[in-house]
Amino acid sequence: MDVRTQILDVATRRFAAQGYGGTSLSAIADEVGIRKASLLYHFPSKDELHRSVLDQVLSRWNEVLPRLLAAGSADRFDALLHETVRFFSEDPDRARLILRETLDNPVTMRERLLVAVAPWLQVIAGYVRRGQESGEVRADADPEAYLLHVIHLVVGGLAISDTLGIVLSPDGASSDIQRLTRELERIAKVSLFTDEGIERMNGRRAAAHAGSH
Amino acid sequence: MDVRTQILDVATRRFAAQGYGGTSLSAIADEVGIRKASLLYHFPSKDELHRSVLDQVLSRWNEVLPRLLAAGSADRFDALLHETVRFFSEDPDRARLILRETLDNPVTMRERLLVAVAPWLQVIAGYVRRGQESGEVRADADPEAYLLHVIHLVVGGLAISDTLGIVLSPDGASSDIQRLTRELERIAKVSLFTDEGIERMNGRRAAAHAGSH
DNA sequence: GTAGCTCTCTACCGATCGGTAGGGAGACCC
DNA sequence: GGGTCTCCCTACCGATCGGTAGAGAGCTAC
Repeated sequence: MDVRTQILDVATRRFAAQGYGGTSLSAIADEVGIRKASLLYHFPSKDELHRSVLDQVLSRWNEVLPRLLAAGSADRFDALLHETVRFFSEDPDRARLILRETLDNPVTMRERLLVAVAPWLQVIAGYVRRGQESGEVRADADPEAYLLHVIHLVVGGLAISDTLGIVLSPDGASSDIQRLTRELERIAKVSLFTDEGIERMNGRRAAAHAGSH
Repeated sequence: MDVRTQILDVATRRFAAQGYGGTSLSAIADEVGIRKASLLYHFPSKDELHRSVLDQVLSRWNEVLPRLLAAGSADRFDALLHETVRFFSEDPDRARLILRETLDNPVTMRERLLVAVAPWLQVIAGYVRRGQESGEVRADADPEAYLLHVIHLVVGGLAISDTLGIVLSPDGASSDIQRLTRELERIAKVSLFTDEGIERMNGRRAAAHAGSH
């Protein structure tokens, strides 16, 4: 594997586990098997390395979006939530990085996140508007605030998944992940829906369940 | 104010904002207005100081419980959730400290949290059992896992409250806090309840709302 | 007075931090 | 062959880290 890629991999794990201040360049270099000076040849500074790690996670996350938009699935909100859970459960270090950065630099990270999810905002806004027209979604729902809420719900849950006793698997096939996904879907909708919307949702789920037999 | 208390106050803010590795003893001492050596007279090491900060938060949190159990309110689960939100919204640094510690030392922190909330576990277990008998709560609900989930839901939400755009107020009177409390109450129950239980909950809420007019 | 306790100070310690200078080995181009 | 580019190395830099030694100021007790 490329040395640069190896550095990024190790740095991702270290920054996620010990944070920026708790991770030293020598420790990363040691694990990769090179000297610290060699590491600084590939990344000119610790800040730059950290930024690259974060950029990689955010850009990979952003790659998920076009795939969803292109698919044009009937219920794109469900697909979006499902894919987001899958993305972060695939490697919970991604969630830990984002959560740590949110704690370390709240203002900057809020802006970065809003930029990163800007394309999704339109999808959500349309979803919310249609839901409000049909009475399923609350009148006071704010798409932007709601999107941030849901993202941090997923990120927060997966960042501390081991503490919560959630068993992960790389292909997302673990029963805990499937259960968590369903749970988060319900939670995400409950914070958005009216009481009537929730009952309609439950009705649809019951019908779908009956129909699948 | 007592110097030792001042140190604890400043350290709480710094550890919450910049984490353990990102906070230096000199920085804390400077803000308090003493030399680093004087700080180390009151707390023999950085580790000890950090432990004291965390201990203070957890013990203050634990003080909330007896008050609730003594009150013996009809729906103690609601009271518990409400008080937990109030406690962490009073000073979100408490939530940040716990969240950071959970990220830095997941195994240790899981155990500490379980010990800290052990008295609550009985209350929840009883609540869950009764709910299961009446069909409101899912059959597969695990009180311990559920309790950790709810706590981290509250802690996570309040730790990044500024990023989420939640306006806090020390007395918990801000409309955002009231809204968040209601939201978390619904979310907490949705992850525990059956579909039927949710509809009954909504029915009760509607009735209470109508009755209040 | 003076002994002793509490608290803060200056000065210093070794270790480690992020980062730099400069050289050497190998591959490639001409 | 020689020149150049890539990559890693050793050796070193000043700054800062957590922590220690020891003196001195202020207070209390006798």
